[in-house]
Amino acid sequence: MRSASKAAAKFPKSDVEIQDAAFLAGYDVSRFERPSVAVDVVVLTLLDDRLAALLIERDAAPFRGRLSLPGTFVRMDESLEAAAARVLLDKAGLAKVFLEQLYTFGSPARDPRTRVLSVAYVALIAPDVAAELERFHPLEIPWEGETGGPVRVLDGERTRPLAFDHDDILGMAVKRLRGKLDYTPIGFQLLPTEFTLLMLQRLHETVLARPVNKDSFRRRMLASGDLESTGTRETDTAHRPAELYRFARRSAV
Amino acid sequence: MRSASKAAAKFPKSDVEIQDAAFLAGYDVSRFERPSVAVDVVVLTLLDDRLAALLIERDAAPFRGRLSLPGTFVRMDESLEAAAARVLLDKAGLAKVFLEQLYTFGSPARDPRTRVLSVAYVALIAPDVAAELERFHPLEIPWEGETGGPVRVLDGERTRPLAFDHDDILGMAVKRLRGKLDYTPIGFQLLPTEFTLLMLQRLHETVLARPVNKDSFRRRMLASGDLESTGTRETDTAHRPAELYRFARRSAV
DNA sequence: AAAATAGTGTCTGTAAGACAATATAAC
DNA sequence: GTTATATTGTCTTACAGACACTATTTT
Repeated sequence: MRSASKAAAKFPKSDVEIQDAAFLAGYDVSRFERPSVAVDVVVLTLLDDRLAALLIERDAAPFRGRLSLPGTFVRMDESLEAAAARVLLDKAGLAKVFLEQLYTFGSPARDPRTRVLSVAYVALIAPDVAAELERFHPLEIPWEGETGGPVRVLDGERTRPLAFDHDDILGMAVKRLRGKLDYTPIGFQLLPTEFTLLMLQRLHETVLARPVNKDSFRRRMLASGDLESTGTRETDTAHRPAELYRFARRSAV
Repeated sequence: MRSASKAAAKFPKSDVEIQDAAFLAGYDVSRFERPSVAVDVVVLTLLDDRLAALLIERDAAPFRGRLSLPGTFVRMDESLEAAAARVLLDKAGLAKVFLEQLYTFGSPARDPRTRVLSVAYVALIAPDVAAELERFHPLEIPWEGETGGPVRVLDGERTRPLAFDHDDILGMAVKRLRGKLDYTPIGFQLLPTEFTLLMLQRLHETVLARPVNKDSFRRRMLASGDLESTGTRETDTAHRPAELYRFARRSAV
């Protein structure tokens, strides 16, 4: 037998254990002060060969006039993912889109008023869907690969500061997207239903911020099993039209 | 110009916006009900060529007698990471170990008493450090690759049920570790300061739960730049002693 | 010497990068 | 026909897997 109860004696009873003991004994939990919990959603799309995010201008202090991520407080009876879906529906009219938890930001000072944790989510939107919305702002990513770090938001020629730590949250979202692009089918969420291999390549180049080899990219994608030929081709091109593909949700193996 | 303010009119004012408006105007946030926020830490190590986790037997309802992850409530003035570090220090006497945020679990029913969010962290401990502690339990992972899913905890021959959704949290931790093992130096955190190539290989095989090719593994590791030769060798082996290496923290490039 | 693992050298297959050649649309 | 991109084919290079062989320690 390896489990033990004697190890507890090794360390003096700490705050943690006292606090736990109170909780476990069924004492009133509410006497502990609790932080507010928000869900913020990074809605990403492609806009003119750039990554762009849905951002909302704040109309009250703090950070009045700055751009911020759409978010909400979590209700007591809804899951975090449900709260994120609610944000998407209420603030962008979007339903059934790719949605994934990103990271939880909990610096005590991230909100100047009171302690607010933010559970961040990433949503990915195809450009044809995003085009019907507005409030998308192109991003400028001042780092390479998966170095990570905050991201700048462009408004025409200038960059605009963001509210709270939302530039860090955006940076984390881009980092996550870059990291997953090569070995998951996540990229297809940023394309319309039917697309050409060149569109898929441009998407990868935009997200990774580096050129990719056309030949091997093509071979790799066709061999991946993620693509399904539609049998149709582009129209109205000024050159030979490319074949249109669709994302093939792989069946369970 | 692409940014817009008219899009807001597209959707009726929703709960989200009303709630936000109240918040942004500086109204008393405290009138919204808030969930409790806990931090739970998955402390992983290697034990007899198995992954093992530090687990504590609960001595009160609910789930009295079940094993659970060490955790605590987040204090109002500490960051999430600080809370996780505090758990490590108080419950295991560990400081300065690898610690990374994993995922936030927020199902409304995950705690039968009241709404408790859990921000989960993963900590990795070298086996020589873990050997001085106790309460480590070997894990049985009933899925392959990065499929994911809950994990079973062994106690001798039997499996023991866990409290709350802690089996899911453990599963997520193993999935994360497997996913990062191949392309980050995360694995070295599970080895003593000096180790042989075979130990490193066994570690990979244990975490990935599949054999790895010795020749190419060896070549890949030596070429990675992550290893630094110590010039010393094993002692007291019943065979040719292997060279000892140490993890070389790569300097910034 | 026997046993056991460490470590080296070589061959083969696969996949990526590079480049050339051909195909097909609009104009 | 010209222009521009699509698509196919081939060559080279890098690396993983497989296998054979040599090295070094304890017993």
